[in-house]
Amino acid sequence: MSTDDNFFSRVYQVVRQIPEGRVTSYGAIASFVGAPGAARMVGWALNKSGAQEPFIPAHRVLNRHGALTGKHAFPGAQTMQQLLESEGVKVVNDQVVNFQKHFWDPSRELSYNSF
DNA sequence: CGTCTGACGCACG
DNA sequence: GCGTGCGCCAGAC
Repeated sequence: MSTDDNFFSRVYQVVRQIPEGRVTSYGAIASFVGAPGAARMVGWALNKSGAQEPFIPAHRVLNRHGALTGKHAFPGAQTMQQLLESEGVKVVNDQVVNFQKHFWDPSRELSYNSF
């Protein structure tokens, strides 16, 4: 991978690789892109991802508890939940049910061959 | 340039 | 398992 890419660019690339019906965590992405502990930056980058093209499935990125911490960044209060449920991910009380079951670990399922 | 804030995560008690 | 404190990096003021 090229260190030429910005931290945000790497985050966007990883998030785009998240399969439909799967979810991951900010920390997992942060660690994968080479900034362990900088999970806040991931969330912050995703907040700005709304203007990015193509569309970035930011709703598939949750905190380590599987909670929809970023739902307030979407147009509607229930938009993020609806998007997830639309993909087969059940959400109750702003939290993904069977989070570990839907968890998608980039370092385990994503290869660097794409970069 | 100092300080606060933030879609987080971990250590500690 | 829960509350508190700190670190993380970038941007806003």
